[in-house]
Order: sequence, then structure tokens, then C-alpha cells
Amino acid sequence: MRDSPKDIFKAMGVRMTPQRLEILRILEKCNEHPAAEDVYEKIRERFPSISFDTVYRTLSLFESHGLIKKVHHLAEKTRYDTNMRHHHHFVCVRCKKIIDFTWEGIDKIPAPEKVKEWGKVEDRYVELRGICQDCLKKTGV
Amino acid sequence: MRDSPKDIFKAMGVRMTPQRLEILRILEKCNEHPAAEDVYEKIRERFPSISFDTVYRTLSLFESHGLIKKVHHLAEKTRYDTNMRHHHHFVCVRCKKIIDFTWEGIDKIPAPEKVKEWGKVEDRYVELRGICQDCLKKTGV
DNA sequence: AAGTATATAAGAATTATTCCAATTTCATTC
DNA sequence: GAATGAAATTGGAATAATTCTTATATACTT
Repeated sequence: MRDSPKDIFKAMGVRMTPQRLEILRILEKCNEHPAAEDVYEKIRERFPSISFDTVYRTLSLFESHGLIKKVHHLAEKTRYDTNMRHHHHFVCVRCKKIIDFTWEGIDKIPAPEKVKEWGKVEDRYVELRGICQDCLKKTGV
Repeated sequence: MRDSPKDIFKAMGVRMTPQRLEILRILEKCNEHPAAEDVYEKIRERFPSISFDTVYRTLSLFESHGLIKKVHHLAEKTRYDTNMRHHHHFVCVRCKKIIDFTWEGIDKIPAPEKVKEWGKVEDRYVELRGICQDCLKKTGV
């Protein structure tokens, strides 16, 4: 049983506006992984004068309340990797520190059959996300 | 046995300039995952008048020759995920399509001890990268 | 229904990155 | 070793994604 939009907005403690409602509907219907621009193009069908800002603000709002999330952390700036051997990353979600590691155990497990049907898998990347020791020390959490 | 800078640039078929040489040294020395700005700040110690453009151009050059790589594909625009359950992604490196999947087999394997020492791991994300069926059809490769 | 805090629209501002044109420099030839 | 021409650098303008600002409009409480 899914919450009604009214309850969702009530729980967030914000007003339910037509724009927000429509963005919510678009997102609920969407099985892809839209960029802000995709949402903007879609909602303009009904709200031709909506501003980009409203879309961005609403996406941030939804994200801060755990309704959606960004596909990647670290998206603000491009980061470069100087290690060209196959490896994975530990990423600190606070300070964005990245540490390389290898993990043969996980490289060997065959990919799920369904995924193989979606296309040709060429690479496997694992990201372990958490809080690094430095950041743990800083806040004690 | 590592190639000399001279050989590296020769292999790339480009001129060896002091700026490029210094950026190469900075990257070789660097165990972090620098953003362009980090490289810029570092090289300005020796080349105070270097332009951002040179840094970006050189990083692209190195990337196109396989000396370094970007930490993430998909970094151009923020993409949103409307599926808040734990899952992983198949990503088409051509069209950037993203498909969700779950993979219990891989979720259960304990993380390497060394990683646990680096911090508190809170989430595990796997990205299978390849070419989706649509893109395979288009080019026949 | 009125009042008020909150949300929106439009465009300016910001940030990361790329483009452009003028100048400089590398590396090859003489 | 100097001249030369192609390639590289600089500095600033341009672009693209995202955020901020301010005046106006609107949802929700009373």
C-alpha cells in the first residue's frame, strides 16, 4: 500500500503544489534514470511555463527526504584515476576520498543471466561506500 | 620497467612540452584521485601562468591514450534513481542507459579486511559496464 | 474568505569545462 | 646551431549544468 501524494507531502512537511505533484508522478512512472533536464522536458507538457529552478528544487527536496537519490556521488567534478589496472574503490561519502583495492573474490562470480541478456558486459566495478577513518575521528559518530 | 617520458610522448605521437611533462609527473606521483583543479593548483607551483585549458587538454590527451581514466562515466549530468531499494546497475557505456538489478550472491560476500580498516563500509554498489543490445544492433560490433 | 509563510518564474550568477584567436615553442631541416 | 612550420599554450570568452535572487503568486491555517 503506497502513501497518497497528500501523505507524502505531509510527511515531508511541505506544501503540495501542482508542480511538485506532477514531478512526483513523472518520477513514479519513470523506470529510467532521468536527468533534471528529462524531468523538465516531461513536465513542460503540462506546465509549459515551469522553470528549471523548480525542477531542480523539487528534485533536491525529494532527494533530501529519501524519495529519490542521485545515481552517483562524486558527480560535481570529474575525478581522475591514475591506476589503469583493474580495481575497485572504497569511497568516503563525507570527504569523497577514494581508495583503490583489488578483490579477486568478487571478480570471479559470474554475472546474473538476466544482465547478460541486456547486453555485452565488459567490465565490473564495485564501490564500497562508507565513512573513512579520518571522518569517523572528526565527528565521533 | 616503466617507459621514459620521452617514450611515452613519442608513443602518443605528440610533443613533449614542459607543461605536459610536469602534469605527467604530478599524476605519476599522485595516489589520490585528483580533479582537474587539483592538478591545476599543483602545477601552478612550477608554472604559475599555466592556463586551465592546458590542464584540461592534457588530461583529455592522457585519457584518450589510456594513461589515466575518469573515475565515473555518466559524470556530465546528474541522473536520478527512483528505486530506493538496494540494487546495482548495468550501464551501457555508449548510450548511458542504466538498468537496475539485484544480485544477492554478490551482496553477501564479506568485504576484504583491508577495506574494513579504512573506514566503516555502509553500502555496496556494483556497476556492470558494457554495451546494451540496442547499441550492439546499431553498430554490429 | 483572509492572512501569511512558502513556492514559483524568470533571469542573473556560479561552477566546471571547452572553445577560440593570438602568440609562443618544439623539433626537424638546412 | 638558426630558420621554419606545425603544434601547443595562454587568457579570456563561451557553454552547460546547476544554484541563487527577487518579485509575484499560491497553498494552507484560522
